[in-house]
Amino acid sequence: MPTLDHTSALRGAGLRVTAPRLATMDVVAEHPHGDAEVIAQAVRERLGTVSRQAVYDVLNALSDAELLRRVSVGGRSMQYELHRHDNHHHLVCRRCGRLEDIACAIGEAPCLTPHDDHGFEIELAEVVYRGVCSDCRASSADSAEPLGAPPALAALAPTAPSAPDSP
Amino acid sequence: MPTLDHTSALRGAGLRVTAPRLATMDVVAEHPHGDAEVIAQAVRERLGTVSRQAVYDVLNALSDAELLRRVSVGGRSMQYELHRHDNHHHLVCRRCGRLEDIACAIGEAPCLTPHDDHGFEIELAEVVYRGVCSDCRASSADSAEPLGAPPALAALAPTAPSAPDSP
DNA sequence: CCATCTATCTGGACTTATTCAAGATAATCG
DNA sequence: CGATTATCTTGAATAAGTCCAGATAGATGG
Repeated sequence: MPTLDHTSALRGAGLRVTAPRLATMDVVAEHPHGDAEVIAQAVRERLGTVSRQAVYDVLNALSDAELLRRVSVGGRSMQYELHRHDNHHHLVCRRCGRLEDIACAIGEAPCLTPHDDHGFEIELAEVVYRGVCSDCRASSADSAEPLGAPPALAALAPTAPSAPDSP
Repeated sequence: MPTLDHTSALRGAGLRVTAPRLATMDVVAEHPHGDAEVIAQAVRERLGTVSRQAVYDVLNALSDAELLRRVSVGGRSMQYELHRHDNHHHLVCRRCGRLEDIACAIGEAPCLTPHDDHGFEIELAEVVYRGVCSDCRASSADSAEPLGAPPALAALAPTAPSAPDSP
């Protein structure tokens, strides 16, 4: 029951401890990478009625306090995960939109030294790996659209190098 | 006058050559990384009245034909650039939202071999470098919000490691 | 050059994601 | 306990993008 952890985390961040906030942190801890809508649904299942505005407000407050981290991999909506201050990267399935955490590839900051930084002071590099997850590959042998895939993510994939459908 | 190039590019892609399309390609060529709204404005400056739907339709058609590439770096809207099939990456200023192209850092695919691919078949890695551009650094010495910065982009920056203001 | 066919545009309503505004509620401090 | 003030509620607004039905205009064939 990690609710007590969340209580102290909120207190430590100087935020008030309220039921919607605790429920939100629980939900994000249990279902990482949900968007505001999904989180709102899950929070309502625990607390009854929670307004959309309250959910957004909580998500923004917790993100500002760096208790949550906003993730945006190209879809219309943002997704949330517990902030672990480890600057990990993300793996996105272009079929089902599944999003997984992934450790940085080479050492600590593989991509922090581009050829030409254009005068920018670079602070961090975010890497998004795009591909097809094992589930989708397994079920893609015959069917083209097996899951309720967010169409936006498919539209984002710039160039698919290999043929997605087998002969 | 690159309009003729665009004409042949459209013809080569099997698309009809229309004024909105030519204007859109001109606009994107001259102002890379504009969003649909900006592009629509610029197109209207050239052609008079062009509907929102026409702009989206053109952008989608040209993106599908791989004459344009959609870029999404975390803001609400998508941005467009000419498709050069080079899989370059992007540099985003968290102050003003400026977006610049950047060549891949190390060799060809520095980040394509993560520690654990979670069973994914990884097709490509997109890298977004976040930082502060030279203009914003120059003007940030005293003022905190110097430019009309898109607030969404600032909200995206997960963790600012070093102090943004100089000593 | 004209007819025709179909890809493209127009205008308006609609969806989704997120935010704004004003007032009610309740968490924390003294 | 009472005051303060952050936080929630309701309801409407904004922004980005899409859908639909119908009008228009490229690209051929004759």
